Formats: sequence, structure tokens, C-alpha cells
Amino acid sequence: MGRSPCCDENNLKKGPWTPEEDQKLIDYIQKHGHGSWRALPKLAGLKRCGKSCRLRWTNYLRPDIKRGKFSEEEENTILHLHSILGNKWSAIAGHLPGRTDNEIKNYWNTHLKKRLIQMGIDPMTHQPKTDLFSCLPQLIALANLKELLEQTQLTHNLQYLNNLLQQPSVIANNSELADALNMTNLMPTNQEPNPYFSKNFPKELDQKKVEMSNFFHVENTTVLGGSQPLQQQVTLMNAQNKDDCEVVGLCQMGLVSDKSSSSTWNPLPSMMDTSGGNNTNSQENSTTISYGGGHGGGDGGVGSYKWPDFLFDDSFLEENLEEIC
DNA sequence: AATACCCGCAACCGCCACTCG
DNA sequence: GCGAGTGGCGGTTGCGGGTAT
Repeated sequence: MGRSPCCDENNLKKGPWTPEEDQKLIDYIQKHGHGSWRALPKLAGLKRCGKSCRLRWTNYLRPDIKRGKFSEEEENTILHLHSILGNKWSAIAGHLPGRTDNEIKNYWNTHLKKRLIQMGIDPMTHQPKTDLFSCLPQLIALANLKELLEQTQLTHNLQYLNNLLQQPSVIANNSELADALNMTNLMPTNQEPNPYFSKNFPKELDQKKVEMSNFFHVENTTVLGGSQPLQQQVTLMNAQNKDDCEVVGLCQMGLVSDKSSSSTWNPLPSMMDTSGGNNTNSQENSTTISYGGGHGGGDGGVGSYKWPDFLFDDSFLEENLEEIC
């Protein structure tokens, strides 16, 4: 019962279809319709199982199939529907005329899923990841910043970050992360939180704060055709709101924007599109991202998100932090 | 030029739901 | 109500082309 016999019976052919087989299938369906898929191969003179014929027809040979790159609208629709429906590819395909569930599934697995992961977003929940280990590259970048900030009063704020990272709830079950943090010299040597910063941030740094804020802030990004904000933030453990941010002291540092109107908040520098202009895939077909206050999101699309390499470059940091501090 | 490696996509596999006798 | 047959769906595989070494 249940299972239908498949290609492994009766010496039925498997593997890629030949043009001749395709033509036989097309000819038969155009004349007779597919009818019973099980009976079709025999009637059409094909040494394939019905299932294979159905898949070939629905995923490839159907005349109304649209081939080629996914448009921006299609990408947004997939993201939107996936956030609602999950891996219901056939349901998603129902909203994309000419696209098959298989094609959408493949596109998701090879492009969209990776992109969300690089953006620090869990592709299943469409929420920012809460896994600290996955944010390690960002933390390493912060560690680089920290080294340079040590010569300034800003160091004290990293002490707050360090203290937060020392909390058992943060480090528990993250021994690998703890090791990694030790390697990056981010772990504190002084456990005392410094109250200086949150109250006495030097006024002369106000302007620089804005500059840093513009550099690091990632606004909420709308990628779903405007219908649903997709949070771009990489959440730093339990510091998920502005209040937590103030505990860490990063808001006052200017490492993040102090936008009280924002419902979400990003404690870490933004990831950037590093794919350049020669990405043949979907440069213009992707999400709009906004880097900092006045810069807007029009500077190219989003192909490959990651932290810009220069963030890891000491010379860059020295140059810019000198200006800031 | 040869080889290794990576990535995208077509196709397959196995399970589930539905229909029908 | 039950079981057989079938279609459909989602996960996974593996081939082939492209790129890097």
C-alpha cells in the first residue's frame, strides 16, 4: 500500500532527461493532457516512471514557466511569504506566476538563505540571531576597536561591554566563544564597571559621536515590499533594547545611534555589500539597506553582506579614531 | 595545463494527504 | 471504516560548469 513503485523497477531510466525524451513528453501532453501520470510514460513511449515525468513537466517543460533571474519583486515576495509560511514552497510558488516550487526552493537555499545568514538574521525565524558565537566576527572587530580606544576614556565603555560578556547567562554554554574572546583580548582585565562614561561623556565628542553613529548604525531595513520590516540587527545577546545599550555604554560611545524612537537597536557595526558591481546574480534585485543617518540605501544593492574588511584594518581604525578622539 | 574545489540546479527520494472502491 | 493507488510536497543528492590554485 501507500508507496508507488518508482524508477528502480522495470529498468526505468533515471537521471537527466534527453531532448528526445522531453519532446516525447511535450508532444504527448499537448495532444492528450497528462491524465494519469502513472500511465503516461507507457502511453508516451518513455522509459520513465510517472513521477519523473510529472516532475519534468511541472518543473521544466510546462509552457508557462518563467526562466531566468528572479526580479526584486519576486525576491521580496519570497522573503515575505517565507516569513509567514515557512518552507511551504508550493504555497509560495502559488504567488509567483511562472515559478515552480522547486525553483523557489533552490533559489532560497542558494541565495536568499545565505544572504539572511550573512546579515545576521535567522533564515527560519526571520529574526536577528541571538547566538553570540555567530556574531564572532563582529566581536573581533569590536576587539580591534577596543585596542585603540584603550588610550582614551572611551575604553571605559568597553569595560562595560566586557562586564556584560562576563555575565554567566552570556558566557554559559559558550566556552568556544569565551576562548575566542580571550584570544581577541576582549575579555576584561578590570572587572570594575566604570560609571564615568554614562554620565560624563566629553561634550567635545558630540560631533564625533554623530559621525561614528552614521558610520555604524544600521537602520531597520524594509525588504518585504514595505509590508514588513526585516530587522537587520545582529543582536548582542540579551542587550536587545536601548536600555540594555545604555548599560553597556555603547550608545554614549557613539558606536550606535541613540534613536529612542527605534523599536530595535543594533549594537554592532553594519555589514556591507561587498560583492561589488560585477555580481551577476541579483545586485539590483535585492534588499535596500541604509548605512547611517544621511547616507541612505541607494549605494548599490545587496549581494553579499559581511563586515567590511577595513573594519578589521588597524590602520583604518587608527586613522579614524585619531580623528574622533 | 592540470587538478581541486565550490556552487547552482535538476532530479530523485521518501513521506503524507487525498480519493476511490 | 479500511486499504490501495495516486499526486503532491519538502528535503536531499549528485552532476556539471565555473573558478581558484
